[in-house]
Amino acid sequence: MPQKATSPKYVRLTGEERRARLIEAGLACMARGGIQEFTVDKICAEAGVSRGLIIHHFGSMNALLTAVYATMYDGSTKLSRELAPGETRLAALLDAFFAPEVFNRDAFNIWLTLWGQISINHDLKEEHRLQYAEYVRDVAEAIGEVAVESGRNVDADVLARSLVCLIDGLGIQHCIEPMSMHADDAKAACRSFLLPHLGSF
Amino acid sequence: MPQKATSPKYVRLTGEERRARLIEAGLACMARGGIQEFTVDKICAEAGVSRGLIIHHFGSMNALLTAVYATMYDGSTKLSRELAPGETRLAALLDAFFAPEVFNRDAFNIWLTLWGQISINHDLKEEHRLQYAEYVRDVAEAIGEVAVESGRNVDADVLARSLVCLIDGLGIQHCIEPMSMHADDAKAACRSFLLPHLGSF
DNA sequence: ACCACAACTATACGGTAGTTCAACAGAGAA
DNA sequence: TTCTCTGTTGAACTACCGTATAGTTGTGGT
Repeated sequence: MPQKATSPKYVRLTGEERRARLIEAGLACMARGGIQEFTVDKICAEAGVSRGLIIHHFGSMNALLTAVYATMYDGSTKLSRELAPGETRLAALLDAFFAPEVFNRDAFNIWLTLWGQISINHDLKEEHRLQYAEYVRDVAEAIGEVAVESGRNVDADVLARSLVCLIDGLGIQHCIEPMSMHADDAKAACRSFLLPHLGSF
Repeated sequence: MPQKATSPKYVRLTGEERRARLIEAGLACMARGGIQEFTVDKICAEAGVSRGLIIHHFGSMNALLTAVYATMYDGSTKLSRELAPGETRLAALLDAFFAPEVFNRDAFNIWLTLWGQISINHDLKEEHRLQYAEYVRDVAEAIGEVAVESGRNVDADVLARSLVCLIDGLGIQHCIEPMSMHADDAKAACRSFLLPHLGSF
């Protein structure tokens, strides 16, 4: 006996929302198996859609990869929040970096995969240039604020670049051997790195 | 007119030497194009041998990958040399890390690729466990020596772990944007990191 | 009710992945 | 020379890659 209203063959979304879901699926696959799992088959299966959709919405796998990279930056480095009274922007930034949503195995497995692609993928390199400069500038400004406040003379840019490298390295270590590098250890290492230059903040 | 001695159809090597050459070819491919270029076709073409040899000598591509990882450790972290009079082992270690043969784009492109594989590849994870612990221990001992000499009380293990992370992060940055992070900058960052804990060394 | 368009499916295509294997080539021993 | 290993080739195999495209489904405007 036929149903009056037949059940839909698929769930229809707006292009923008479908793109977001494909990016999420791509992130999940990449976290699970690096660039080898970042394939049309795996991502579409993860998202529960047919194989044609990635090309339809992004034009190419490379475009999806670039979108994934941009999404990682959005999620990890642009989480400015309200400062508590007396809290410096630098302290808030460090808290954000080592929050569980940002500092975790999956995330750094994805970062590791993406970094490995940057130097061999022109589009990704372009996207990186756009995002990274802004990221370091934010950190440098936060360091500069503390330096001014405490009347110390530091090269905020150099310090920021080193700090960012340290954070990356700590994240990698956490990714590879989580037990040997907890978020607290990592944050402490960063503070210990900054302390001699800025004092407590 | 036929030659008396026909030219050989291929160059015959001992198994060990062929393995070494395949590893070198694998490194070259990985430096060029990450894990995507680390394929049977590309590596055998690079080494100038037929496609069957990798399986014959290593049993699987995964075994070759593991051998490549071990080779990177041999080349980068086990280059102890004679100490100059009055030179600390820590200073020599830092010099070695930032020497051109170790601190360069190709090398860190390879490291990046390998690190991205560790958490998704069981064999590689095993190899990592063996190598990394020894590496950190060496650094920690070098730090400990300086600490004792200068009569300072530091946690050499914690310091070593952080230093190693910093070096990794600096290397990645150099790999992705060489102009923004020269070897000298990177070494200076490491010294600046250690200075408050150890004094000059 | 119909149309126009966007979202989506399904499949086909050429290329390339890692592995297997039977046959061949070279070098030293007998 | 002949035998015996080991190194080496190269084609065959199955599986999967990213892309292209023809056709179907759903939705909102008129």
